[in-house]
Amino acid sequence: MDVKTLCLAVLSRRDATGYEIRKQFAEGPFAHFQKASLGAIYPALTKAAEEGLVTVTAEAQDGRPDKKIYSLTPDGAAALHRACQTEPGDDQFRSDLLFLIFFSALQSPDKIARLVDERIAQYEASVANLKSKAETCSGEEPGRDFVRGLGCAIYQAAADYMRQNRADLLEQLRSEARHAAE
Amino acid sequence: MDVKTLCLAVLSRRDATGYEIRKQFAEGPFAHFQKASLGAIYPALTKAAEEGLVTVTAEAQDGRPDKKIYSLTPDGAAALHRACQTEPGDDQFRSDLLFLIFFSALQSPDKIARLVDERIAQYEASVANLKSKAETCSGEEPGRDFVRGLGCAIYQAAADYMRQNRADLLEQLRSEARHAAE
DNA sequence: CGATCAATATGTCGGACCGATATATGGAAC
DNA sequence: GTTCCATATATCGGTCCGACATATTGATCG
Repeated sequence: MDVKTLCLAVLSRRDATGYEIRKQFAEGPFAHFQKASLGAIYPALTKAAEEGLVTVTAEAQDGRPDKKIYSLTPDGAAALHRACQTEPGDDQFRSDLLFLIFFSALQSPDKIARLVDERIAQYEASVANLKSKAETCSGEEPGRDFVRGLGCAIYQAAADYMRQNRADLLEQLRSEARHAAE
Repeated sequence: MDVKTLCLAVLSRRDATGYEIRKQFAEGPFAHFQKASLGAIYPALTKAAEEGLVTVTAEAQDGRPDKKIYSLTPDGAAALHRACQTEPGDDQFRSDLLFLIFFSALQSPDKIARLVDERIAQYEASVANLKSKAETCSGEEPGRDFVRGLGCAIYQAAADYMRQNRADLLEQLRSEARHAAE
């Protein structure tokens, strides 16, 4: 999904500024399965406005730059609808941590231990975050619960696996290090 | 992790051509947590050769272009080691399918059903694939089992969740569609 | 038996995107 | 009182993907 379509999708739920759109990808409901940076969002919104997919309303602010509030037009809604007809690509999982663990011979076991512990904490925080959101806003739009639940299940599985196999991994790394030292 | 570092890492395990490196990211042991395209790998290898991080050996072939076999130099090994000292970034999960489900009001429930079924099959195939590899090549290098196991756990959790919540999601979508039709 | 397709193997190129940076200010923290 | 964070816009260098170009062999298929 390109950033322009992502922006149209966010605007289909409510009007927003570029800054607010980015926040929805950084912390909001999309954070767990899509991302977009400001450096991509602002040009995408400008282009979408040129194409008549969105309208802009400038709101004066003292000191700060004007707030530009974007709204979806009927043309924009149609473009979003069209983009959603294409077949979705594969899900992508990327992890620099797993890369480091794969090449853990190049690391000190203590560093790996710290990194794994930190990642477990991160994943468990994400689970807690999603669960709290599930309580406050369950059942509004169809699909939202499913999406949130899947994120939760994946994070929980990752945290559980790391917790259960942490000791084994470290034991292997330390015995390998002893082996190399001899 | 940039593509140059990724290439050095692959070459630290064994000599390879650019084409073979890509295959390791498409099907090989790295496929589940890192990717790199040919359009990035070839320039990265050329640049790495210029910097003395790898050496090239051209092997003549009839008809086809020469096979260029790359090998890691001591300088390249040092560069890889240095790159591995940086703190890893967050794990990234991206899913166009979840995006479509989030905006499933724009879709026919039947299409969502098909897409979910296909994705379950894909995840279960990945689990089977990883499990078969775990049997044939377990315990060679420390960390490899851990990485494979985590991939397996995540894919299994995603497949299980989708299987268990598929009916609920579809029920919600169909009742919403009926509601809109009235 | 020709046709089309996948795999092998290199490489270029346009366009998309990220991350850093610039600019400007109010409020909170310490 | 200074440092840091949040708000809010925008640009830009560099990186990377996906598509294309090129060339050949072997397989599948009607």
